[in-house]
Amino acid sequence: METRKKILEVARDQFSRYGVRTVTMEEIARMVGISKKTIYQEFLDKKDLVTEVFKEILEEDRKKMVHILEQEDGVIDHLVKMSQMMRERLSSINPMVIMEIQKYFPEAWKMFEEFKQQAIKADLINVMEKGKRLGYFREEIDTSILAKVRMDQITSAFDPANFANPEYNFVEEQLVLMDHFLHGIFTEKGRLAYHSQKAFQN
DNA sequence: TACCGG
DNA sequence: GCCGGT
Repeated sequence: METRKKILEVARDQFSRYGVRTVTMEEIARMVGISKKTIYQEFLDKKDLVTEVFKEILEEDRKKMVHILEQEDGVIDHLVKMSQMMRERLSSINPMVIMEIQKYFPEAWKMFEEFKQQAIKADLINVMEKGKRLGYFREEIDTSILAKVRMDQITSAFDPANFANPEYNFVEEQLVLMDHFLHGIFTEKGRLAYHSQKAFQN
């Protein structure tokens, strides 16, 4: 396999297990079976490596989102699946890693912010417009504003302030928020479709 | 692998 | 003293 790929693979695995700061460039080099010099031939510095690993993860999520959108013509199903995907992503990453990246690798974090803005918000606007046309969501809702509100709800789980609180259960909070958000935009048809689907899933 | 500097 | 970078 390509050296660059191996480095990214090992780095990603180590970073998500132990954090970005505790894993050294030397450890990564040793695990790949190369010298540090080879890493620095592929990556400018550690910051660059972290950014590239993060970029890979975001690209996977973006592909998943496109896949869900292509696969599902059910608007409600789509929103539920998106929420599921975000929860899975969150529970797969050590919260410490998220905090470290925000603090010590702001460039990588900026990428995530842009990803939120573009991919997630655009997807939400699309799905809400579709839901309007199909009569699941009320005609008068402002999809642009609500897409931002919903995006902020989804990404609130990434706020380091939340991790400090041991009482905080982001999975439960995400489920409650999604339910509340949907009931704010549903028509009666949408509400009934949602509840029959929920009953079907359980 | 040894080394410097933050 | 550790670790990124040379």
